[in-house]
Amino acid sequence: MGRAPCCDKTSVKRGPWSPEEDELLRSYVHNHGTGGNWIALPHKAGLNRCGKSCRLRWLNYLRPDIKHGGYTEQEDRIICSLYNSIGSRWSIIASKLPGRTDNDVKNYWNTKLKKKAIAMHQHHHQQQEYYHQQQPHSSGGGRGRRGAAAPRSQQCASSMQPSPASASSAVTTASASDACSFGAMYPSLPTTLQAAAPVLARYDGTLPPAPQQQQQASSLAEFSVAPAPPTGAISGTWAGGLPLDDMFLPELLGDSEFPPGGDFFGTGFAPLLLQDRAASASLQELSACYFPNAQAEMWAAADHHVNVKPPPAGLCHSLT
DNA sequence: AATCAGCTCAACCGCGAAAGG
DNA sequence: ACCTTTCGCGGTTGAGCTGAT
Repeated sequence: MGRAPCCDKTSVKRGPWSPEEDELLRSYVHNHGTGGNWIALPHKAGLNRCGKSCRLRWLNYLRPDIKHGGYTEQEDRIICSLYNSIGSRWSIIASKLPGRTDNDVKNYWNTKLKKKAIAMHQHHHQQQEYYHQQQPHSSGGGRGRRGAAAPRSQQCASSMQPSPASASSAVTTASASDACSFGAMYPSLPTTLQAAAPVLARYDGTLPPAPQQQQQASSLAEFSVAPAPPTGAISGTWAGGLPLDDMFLPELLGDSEFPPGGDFFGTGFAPLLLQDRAASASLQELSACYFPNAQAEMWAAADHHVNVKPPPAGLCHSLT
């Protein structure tokens, strides 16, 4: 037996709201507020609607100062950063975007941004293959950050392809493949994480801290020391130096790390994510407060191809 | 003009959390 | 401590729209 329904679905109107219903709800909330009880509100307002339906209509459509569409690049950047850090916590993400609702942000991600990420991933693969052709002996350098044998971005590539089952619908469930799409935006993440695993484990509390890693901030910071672009790399083809923390600890990165203006960095998310480091830094702080272990969990989930579910928020409740 | 496929987004569903008795 | 009610959230659906054939 399931949970009892919140209302008698046979006796309430369902489906799209009429302008008259909108006006009834709007005027009631304007005059009386929600009263803290959405279940009782429709009866008081003279609406033949389920309370949950009223709440949703108000929050997602009738509430003042709601914005629809017209997402800016900065908003794209914020959504991507937070999604990468905390997963599909749409209410939290939306709360950082004035005028946006969780439903709106979720729809925007599912219908637009995710496709952009997939396109970015495919573009990256072409660039990476070209780079490896140009640099056939380049593996193993950079403090082991890029020397692992099996780039996870390639593993992700298969899961990034639209499956036949999901091809019929534009809307699919957020999954490990979404996490992989961010690996596409951050090409060195897979090998970075292989090298990073022991320290991430310490950061996550599953291993005792190493002597040089007593402080959480520095444990991740060590991964920000990315190798310089390969000498002689063709402009726009170097795609191997973006480190683990380019969202989480962007203030630690040197500007010279990313060759500007190349083909790779001139398309997709990379310019969005790199151009506003101050904003990224605050997002890093935010995400670290909400979900201190989120990154390790996300990549662990990607490893096992399960849905990404960050841990419950435990810190920094004052931010909410 | 008719049909089909793909896309968008408002709305619904059901679950877990929170609040209150 | 337990139960009930309500809220809030993320996942999913499907009607309507648009463009291609």
